[in-house]
Amino acid sequence: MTTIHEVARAAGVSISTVSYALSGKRPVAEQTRRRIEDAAAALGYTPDAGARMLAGRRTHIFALTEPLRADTHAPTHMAFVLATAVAARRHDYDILLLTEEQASQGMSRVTSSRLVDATLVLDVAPDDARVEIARSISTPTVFIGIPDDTEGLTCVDLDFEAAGRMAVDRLADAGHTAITLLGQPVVAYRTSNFARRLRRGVVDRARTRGVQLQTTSSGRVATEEATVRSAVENALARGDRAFIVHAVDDVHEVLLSVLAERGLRVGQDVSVISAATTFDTAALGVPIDVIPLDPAQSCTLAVETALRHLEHRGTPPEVHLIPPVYRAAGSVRAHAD
Amino acid sequence: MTTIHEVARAAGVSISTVSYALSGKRPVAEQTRRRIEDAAAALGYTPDAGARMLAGRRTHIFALTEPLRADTHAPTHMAFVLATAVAARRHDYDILLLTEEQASQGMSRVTSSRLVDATLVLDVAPDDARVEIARSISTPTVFIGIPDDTEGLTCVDLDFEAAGRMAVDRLADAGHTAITLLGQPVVAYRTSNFARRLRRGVVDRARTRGVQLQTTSSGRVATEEATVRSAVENALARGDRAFIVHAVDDVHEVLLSVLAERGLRVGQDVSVISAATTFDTAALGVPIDVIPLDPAQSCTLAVETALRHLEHRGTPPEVHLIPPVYRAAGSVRAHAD
DNA sequence: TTGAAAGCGGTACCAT
DNA sequence: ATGGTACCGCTTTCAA
Repeated sequence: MTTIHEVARAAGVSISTVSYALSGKRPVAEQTRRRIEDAAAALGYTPDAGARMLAGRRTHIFALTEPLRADTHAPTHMAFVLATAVAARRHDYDILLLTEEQASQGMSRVTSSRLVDATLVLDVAPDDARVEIARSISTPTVFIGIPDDTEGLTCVDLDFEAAGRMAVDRLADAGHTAITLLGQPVVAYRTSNFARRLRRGVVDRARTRGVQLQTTSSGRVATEEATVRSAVENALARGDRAFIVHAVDDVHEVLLSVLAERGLRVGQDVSVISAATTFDTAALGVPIDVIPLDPAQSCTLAVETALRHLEHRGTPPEVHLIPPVYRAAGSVRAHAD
Repeated sequence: MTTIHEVARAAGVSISTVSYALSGKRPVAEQTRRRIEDAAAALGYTPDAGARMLAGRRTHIFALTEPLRADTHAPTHMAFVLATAVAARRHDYDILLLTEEQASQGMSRVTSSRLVDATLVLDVAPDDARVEIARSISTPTVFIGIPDDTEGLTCVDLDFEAAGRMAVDRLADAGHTAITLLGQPVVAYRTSNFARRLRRGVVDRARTRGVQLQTTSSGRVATEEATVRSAVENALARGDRAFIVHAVDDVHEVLLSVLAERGLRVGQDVSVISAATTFDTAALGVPIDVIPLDPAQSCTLAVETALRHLEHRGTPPEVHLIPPVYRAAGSVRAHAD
């Protein structure tokens, strides 16, 4: 292992100069800096992580807690984990994984041993056990998702309510008077908060706009094709010609195939909006208007928020709701008078 | 933050005694030890991770590299990540996540900075880029999966070939003379090694036993219901009454529903074996004989292997293939003469 | 059975 | 612009 001392000797300078040259925290003569960089490269020098953690103020590690509940949608979850890791690396941070029981109890362990600088919380439940732990620890914690009681917490998430309202507005503007919300599995409305928030936005705005609304689930714990199919068929039988889909790709596929079977054209006979969507709707074949839920955006914001709180330790807690955007693709019919 | 000095002062002993009492690396008088433990508990002492990494020989962190390719089956992958984390924690280790480009380049970074003690490799490709990195670094690396060239590498995995042979044997023993292998998506035979190995075992043993074999895929990149359905229908048309399924749960469901439509009873009219399966087949409704691929077993073994190599740095590389086991559930018919 | 002290490899202050 | 050095908090000899 190469140490800073060997680099210093090779470059003919003191170790403090090496440290400053490499960290850039103090100006170093151009020529000296080059000598040091060359020596470091030649010797294959990499600063020792433990020594840096001990001497410095930062560990350059974030904890990422994920309970990995059975009803977690794996592909979506993976997208968030990946996005977090990528965002962290951009700021020279690594991700330490805390799963299952470790997700809560591990939070205390890794923060009090100063293994991590801050904690990012994924897969947030309404009454999440990690909320009280977050309040009890001194290092910053950022929730990617919104628990019921956000008192004293810092949270980051898409504004699902606004997304729900936005979807209703678009359909109402297009002249639709009866809308069906193809929602999440039943269990999601108990274990998650985002499902409720989107539904709340849809329900509220539907009332305001005076449109009829039918809300349905896509299954008990996961997508059930028969459930989705009959929900769609009932909607069509009622005369609904507008769908807001807040669900995984499978549900979209079932909806589109039922519509195709009936010879109903999306964007003309029927309007469809996919709300808070993480997957690539291009794979569906039919272009669909979408209000995306972008893991990269949420996770980048979460990482930057954590860093900001690390920088200024007094920063007050904040709940940051990301405004939804609408990506039109022609799946909502033009206004019918 | 409480340090070892404060604990020492509170207990009226030296810091070395505290260290030894807490680590158990040197006998400490029963009564002294109690005093120290009480003091540590009262003060809420947690050893500083950075200091431990620097002074000690161990970081107590494993790197887990996962490329997260687009064709990775998310639920299966998550099961492996979880199993690894759980196994690691049992030995007081944490998991540092390396994803995407970081999966390879990060390996060098975290090992040369001594952030981690060893590296665990998930989602191994036949010509995995991480193979050459593993050879170039000095800390132990354990592959959970088998690349094409295992020269100098330590790998752990289910013996897929043996699993394939085992499945054929069972069906041949039951008197079947024509078997269909419902395999992985096409892409898996290019990007993974386990798919090939299972197929090889099946093909070889089918030849040896003199049974006819038809191998099929379940789709291009993922499960395609139509593809599976027609594969099953063709098999039945040919007269095949024996299926080996090496695929995700969806494929099993399609198979079982086609059989049900035809009024064919599993275990009587038709035999089915699920090979190298990670999901819970109980959810399928019909009891199915299964040769499980247990993430917990593979990952536990991987962690223990890493620790062993850490303990005895000279340990020669080893490829450990886990012998498959057969769990009968009555889905293979009794011998028909 | 216990203690003293020399590191581990950096960071950052205080000098020069 | 650079160097000397006092830590950071713990592990582990070496002594007693």
